[in-house]
Amino acid sequence: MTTRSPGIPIGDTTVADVARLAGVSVATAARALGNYGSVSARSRELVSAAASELGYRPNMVARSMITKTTRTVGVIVGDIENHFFLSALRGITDRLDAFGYDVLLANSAEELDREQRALQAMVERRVDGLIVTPAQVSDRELISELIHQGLPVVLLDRRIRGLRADSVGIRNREAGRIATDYLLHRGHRRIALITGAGAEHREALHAEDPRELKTVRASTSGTRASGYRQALAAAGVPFVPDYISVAGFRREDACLATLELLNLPAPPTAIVTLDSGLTLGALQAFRQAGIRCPEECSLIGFDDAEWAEVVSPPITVMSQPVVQLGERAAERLVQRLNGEVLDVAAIRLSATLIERSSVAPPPG
Amino acid sequence: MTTRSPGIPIGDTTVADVARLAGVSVATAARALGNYGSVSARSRELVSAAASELGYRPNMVARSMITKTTRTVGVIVGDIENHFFLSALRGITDRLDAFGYDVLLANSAEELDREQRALQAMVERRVDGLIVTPAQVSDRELISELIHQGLPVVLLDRRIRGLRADSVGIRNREAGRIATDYLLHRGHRRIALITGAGAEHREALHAEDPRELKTVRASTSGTRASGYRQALAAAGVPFVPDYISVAGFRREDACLATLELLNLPAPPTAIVTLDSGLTLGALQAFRQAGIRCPEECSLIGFDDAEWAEVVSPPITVMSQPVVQLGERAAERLVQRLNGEVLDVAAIRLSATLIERSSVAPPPG
DNA sequence: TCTGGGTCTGATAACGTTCTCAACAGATCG
DNA sequence: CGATCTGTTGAGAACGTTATCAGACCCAGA
Repeated sequence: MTTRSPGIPIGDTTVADVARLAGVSVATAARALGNYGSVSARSRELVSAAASELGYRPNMVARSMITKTTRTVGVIVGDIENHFFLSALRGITDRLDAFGYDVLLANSAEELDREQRALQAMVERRVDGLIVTPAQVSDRELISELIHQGLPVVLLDRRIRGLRADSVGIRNREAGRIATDYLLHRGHRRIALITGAGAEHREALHAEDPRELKTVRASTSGTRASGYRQALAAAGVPFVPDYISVAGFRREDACLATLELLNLPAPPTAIVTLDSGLTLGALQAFRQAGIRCPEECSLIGFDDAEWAEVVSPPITVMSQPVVQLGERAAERLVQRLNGEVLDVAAIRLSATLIERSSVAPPPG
Repeated sequence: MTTRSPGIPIGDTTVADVARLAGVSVATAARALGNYGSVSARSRELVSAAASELGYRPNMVARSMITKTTRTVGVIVGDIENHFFLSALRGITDRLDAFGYDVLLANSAEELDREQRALQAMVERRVDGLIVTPAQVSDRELISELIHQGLPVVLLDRRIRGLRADSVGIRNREAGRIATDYLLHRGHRRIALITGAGAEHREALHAEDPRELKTVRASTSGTRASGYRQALAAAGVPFVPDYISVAGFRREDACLATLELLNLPAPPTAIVTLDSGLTLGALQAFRQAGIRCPEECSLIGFDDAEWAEVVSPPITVMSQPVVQLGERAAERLVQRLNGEVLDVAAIRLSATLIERSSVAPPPG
């Protein structure tokens, strides 16, 4: 109809401007726009006409100021380039979006000080809640304090020892056990495990006493290793520390680790890799060493990566329901955001074994 | 020393509280905390002592209210599960973090209405700037209006026809040409191209007149296809519409498309796939059809995925500097955020060919 | 002593919303 | 007819920060 009033800067029209044009009070305009309180049909019409005329856009900052809620959730991931977090993020954003929340994203890059900075920033921005994948060495103090202050926090994938917070992840021990059992049932006795844990955990992972595994923090690796040992024990197969390879996180690390394993006097006839990057490393090592998989050495990976069924051989994997993990984390957080009083829970989903062609009976 | 004063709710102490405890005015406390204006050493000490005693945390919402700046950048990605965006996101967050900006993330899932909703949300949250990967069908109107209002916007990977905004991406035409030339030089004449564009672009991509390609919106595919045709033309090889396969985005689509290509009366001796998911599909098709690569059919992919050198054969790819792309986008945005006046620019990085083993001379 | 120019300070006004409260009209009820 | 209720309205406070401005103080130079 008319062009926009030149006096008012587009994109920064306020409720007051709208009210003035509509010929009602600020309070009424706000009620009509914000859809609360009670407003007559006539006022509502007047206001919405004025609003669209002026191109009014509500200012969430001001709204947050008074409602003390930002409808924003902070998400801190450990390693943004890890496909696991990516899929989880997909689940998280989809669910949160559905509930009207936006996501403030930070990448801790597994570094303590970046995690701390991110945490601080989120608090200063007054996020309504937090989904955190704690870094390997995480700041229990700070997170714990936030929870204590009543900030809803959900831990994803990893947990922090001694921290009473909701957590969402898979049944790692079960998963470790299933993978190992699968290999045992096919006759394997010399089964190696390649983990992504840092070197500082080597001792605990190699210890004779499985209880040592509990000391491995952020312990998806430790817990999976514990399942592996349970399976071994149940089958009466002795534990060989040399078969647990603490590789580091990168593919190259796993490649080297695999080559070392293959050079052992009694090399393993099967290998379990604890994440998809490591699986790729093992595959690379097989190629380099000229080892045929599965004929000479079987392989089970974790995470059903997009390439898993396309490589040769197609890889048998423990598939984690990663998107669902993210969704569940988001849902749990929203429940708390809605003020539901809930006990602290550890939500656990099962990983499932997907049979492909990287496992065969041991040679000979 | 002392425990925290019980009267003041932890985590919501304000400048006023700090000022009271420090025995100075709100203004002085704010100056000391916010590090602006001039404050005596003594006041500064008093204030910071009081602040840490009370566990004061600045409230960015209130600060934004008055400074009219949120130090937040909105990032809208087209498909959060695409590895391309993931790596880009890594570059973006790292750079923005270094400049003190946080990232508000939204996933448009290539859907127009989700993109619009995300855009609206970002505006309402008063982000300082925007990095957008426009969806296939994007809302030029809205973005254009925002830019017009002075909101800094940088387009990533894709562009929007007719929109005057900074954009960052690779030299797609050059990349398409290089990949095709590489195959031509090895003697291939029947070279197929598998794109991820939607079916609605089939006509333009198949048209005899290469200028039709311009109509393919959000046109990384179109531009790469145009480079492909340039190379063909320069080598005097006739263009065969059947060799351009408009697959769809998923791996299965590419797999089917590849099988169709292989069933052509004169099947291609080499295939170029325009993203990594499609490459995986082609590989899958080779396996299903029992075609040996590269002996019977060569393959060049786009994007140096983590698995590219591990599959067999290791894939020759056009590698995009994806993290850098994200970094450049972030840097460009920060320049504008700092108020630098700049012409609209199209920042283009080169993709580089990584030779591996998926290309051989054509059979026979 | 007076003046000028710094440094430092505190009261108070923004910022754009939502919330609180009192007031008013009209309808309903006794 | 008065009392009570319901729906609607507007004035003004509130949120927690930064910006503005005027004043207090101190010291050097005239």
